[in-house]
Amino acid sequence: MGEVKLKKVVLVDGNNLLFRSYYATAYTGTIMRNSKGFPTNALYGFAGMINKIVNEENPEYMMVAFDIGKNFRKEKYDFYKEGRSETPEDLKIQMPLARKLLDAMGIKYLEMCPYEADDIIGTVAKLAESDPEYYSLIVSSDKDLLQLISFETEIKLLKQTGFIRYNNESFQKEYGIEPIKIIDLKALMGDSSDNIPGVKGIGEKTALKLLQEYRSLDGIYNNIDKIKGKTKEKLDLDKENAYMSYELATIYRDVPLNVNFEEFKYNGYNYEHLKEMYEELEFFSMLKNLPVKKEIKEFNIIDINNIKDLKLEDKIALYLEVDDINYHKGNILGLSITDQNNTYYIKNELIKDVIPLIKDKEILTYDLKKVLIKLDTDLNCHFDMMVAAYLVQDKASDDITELMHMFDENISSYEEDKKNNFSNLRNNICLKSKFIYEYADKIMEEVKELKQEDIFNNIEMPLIKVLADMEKTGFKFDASPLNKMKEDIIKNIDIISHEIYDLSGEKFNIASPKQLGIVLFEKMGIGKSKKINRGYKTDIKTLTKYIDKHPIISKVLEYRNLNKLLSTYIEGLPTYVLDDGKIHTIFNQTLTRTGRLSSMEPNLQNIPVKEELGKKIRLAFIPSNDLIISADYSQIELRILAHISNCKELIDAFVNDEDIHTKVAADINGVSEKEVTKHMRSTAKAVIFGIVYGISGFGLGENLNISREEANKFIEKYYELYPGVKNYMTDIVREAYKTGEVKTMFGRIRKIQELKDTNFHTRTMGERMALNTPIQGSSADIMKMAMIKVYDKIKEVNLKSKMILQVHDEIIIDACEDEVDKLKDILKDAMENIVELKVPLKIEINSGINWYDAK
DNA sequence: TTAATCACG
DNA sequence: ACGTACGTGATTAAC
Repeated sequence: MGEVKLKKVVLVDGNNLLFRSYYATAYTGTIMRNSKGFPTNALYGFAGMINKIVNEENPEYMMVAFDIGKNFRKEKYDFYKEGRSETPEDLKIQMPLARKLLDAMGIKYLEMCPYEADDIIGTVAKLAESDPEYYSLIVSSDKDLLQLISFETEIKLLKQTGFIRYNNESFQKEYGIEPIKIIDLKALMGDSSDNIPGVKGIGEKTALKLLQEYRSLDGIYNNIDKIKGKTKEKLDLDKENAYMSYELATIYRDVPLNVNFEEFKYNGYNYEHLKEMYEELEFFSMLKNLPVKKEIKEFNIIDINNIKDLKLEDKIALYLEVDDINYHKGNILGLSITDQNNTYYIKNELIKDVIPLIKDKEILTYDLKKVLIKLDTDLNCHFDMMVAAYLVQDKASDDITELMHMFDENISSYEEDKKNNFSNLRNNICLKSKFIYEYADKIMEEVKELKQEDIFNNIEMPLIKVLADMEKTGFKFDASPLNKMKEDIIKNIDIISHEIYDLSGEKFNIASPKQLGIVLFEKMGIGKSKKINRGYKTDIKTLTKYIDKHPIISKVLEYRNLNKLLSTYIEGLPTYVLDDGKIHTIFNQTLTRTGRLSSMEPNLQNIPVKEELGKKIRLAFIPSNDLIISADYSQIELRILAHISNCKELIDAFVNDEDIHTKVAADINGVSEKEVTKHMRSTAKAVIFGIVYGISGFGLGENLNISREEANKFIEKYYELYPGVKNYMTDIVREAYKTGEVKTMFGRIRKIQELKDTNFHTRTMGERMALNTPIQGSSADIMKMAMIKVYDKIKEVNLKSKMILQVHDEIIIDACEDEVDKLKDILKDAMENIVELKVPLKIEINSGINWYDAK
């Protein structure tokens, strides 16, 4: 390669993009249009691809070339591109708008009659080659353009999905010829899409072989006597066509353009114009992702190269960037700090030295849990903007830039930054800490206005360090019990699949709901199933209905069961074990709409427990101390329902420590508790759960496999017996309609937009949310408070045992043998006495040498 | 990228 | 007449 050129010019084949986009969707028969009926499919794909190119390539210079009017090849050879169907009218009328889009995007385009886009690109690339400052990247799916590859010109060849990037070297490696010989190749093999004849009977394979031997078309004909047999005959016969094809396939590289590369300079889009275009075309998703373009605010960043230069005020905003969303695996990229006067950029080599300087400061940040874990220290922080935003906006992204966009700050998202290898790290993280400093008060005011201050200060903020500690501690994991299961399961899956193939008489992908549906419900004719989007419904409930109809059904269910265990747990979980032999989940504190936590990478809140085989997965979760202790609330949601509905009958039952399901079963059936059968109890349980979720007669019927009428009778009976519950339901829904929101016992708010929807179905869904949220949410609040208390107490009495997991109504402790008694006391006291209700709270404690045994 | 399925409370 | 139980996350197939 010659000297290093610094300025990249991206050259895009505009026609190619438009045609591709058009035909990519047009084949279905219906073309995407805006509400005025104007076709937009080609433009949608075109805009998407241009945006993608800009994001991926970050071009300094960019130009899009189009075909226009007559073209000289056609003038000379009438048959050129003959047989191509006429450009559809629906595509033609989108073409001018592609130019307008580019204008709004701030991207230059060129077109010149009688040349094609290829010729313009070839000419510009040639000019770039002769200028020491520039090199080109051509973007197209048209292989013709490969002839333009050189030491200074690369091609991004678009494929159906993704692309291949060729430079001079990689091209030669793949094709075995120089790029320019693409012309000779076409001269021989022709091109049906452009109606270039080539030599009849010679295809790509023969052509490449000939070229590798004789180097060029001339080389072949100069040595024509050395070639034997049919190939020679064909070459002789079509010599004239070959040379004519050579001419047609050659991109013309001397189009009389007046090019000044500075005209191609890309300076970003015109927000107003582009917004208008997207609105007109109704490209709402693009509109949503269009950051407001404002001038980049000039602000002073002080680079800290020597820690002694860092002099901070007492109150500081701090932002830490990590190179992976999963911060347990990721590495720190950098830290920025903003105080009253300045913003400082601290490279990660210096971060260790910064910690003592900020220990006593009042800290504001975004995602404190991540900061605590990565800096591995405690900090004096009473404001995590992520958590605050969660309380006032229903949800908070783990990407601060989403919040910044709401306040019209112009900054690229974390995802984009990551794609660009954080090339703008210094500027972006400084913008982030500055944003935190400047907007903290504003967000906090909202927290106060919505009366979320108590939840914020007393629950969410103190919980952060608890969760950080739990995540950091992790759950010790030993895969060996799973490896033993694994062989058996794989063997069983194999046996069962063959049984299924035998029973159905064909081999198919059992894991494909589409194929399975066709086999069961069409070919084998086992009953009916509801048609959904892509085929038949084949979930457990549907299949179980036909379990007696054909032995294949139970085999399929068994296959599903084993496959799930295998892929999600047995094979999935070990991939999350880090070097310390532990699994470190991430608790999302700012995601759920009810106030619950969620757990991911991996999700440790859905490890199997209900069935014996699945439960065995828990054998792999072991203590790093001596024992696993599990403490779970008994019926916490029902107790909360009894409390907030003030239902006397339920309250009494809990006060008297009755088995609530048995009690309800007895009441509904009008028998004594002694007479309650297993079946009665499980029906009652389903009714009770259904009530909490706002079920209908239909739903309960489906669930219990009884008629809607019978189900309705159960529900009515329940309401009759527990009028307080019925009243609660009516009241909370009425209140929710009035205020547009519901609250937990502790004041956590959930807005329910669904209640304002015009769609009946959406509104009833809103009603069920209104019903359920105070119950699920209050339970979540109680659990969070209990966790804080347990954590503080363990700290206070200096135990080595660690809280490591929360599963909604359950706390898991990695315990030391000699601390077990103390722990049980702590758990019982903290969890049962954390709040005074009209009913007692009750927990059950179990322990064992692994999670399986702690149940 | 979305839908279907299934694991948990 | 709607369309049918709340809250999550991971995996796989299909688009």
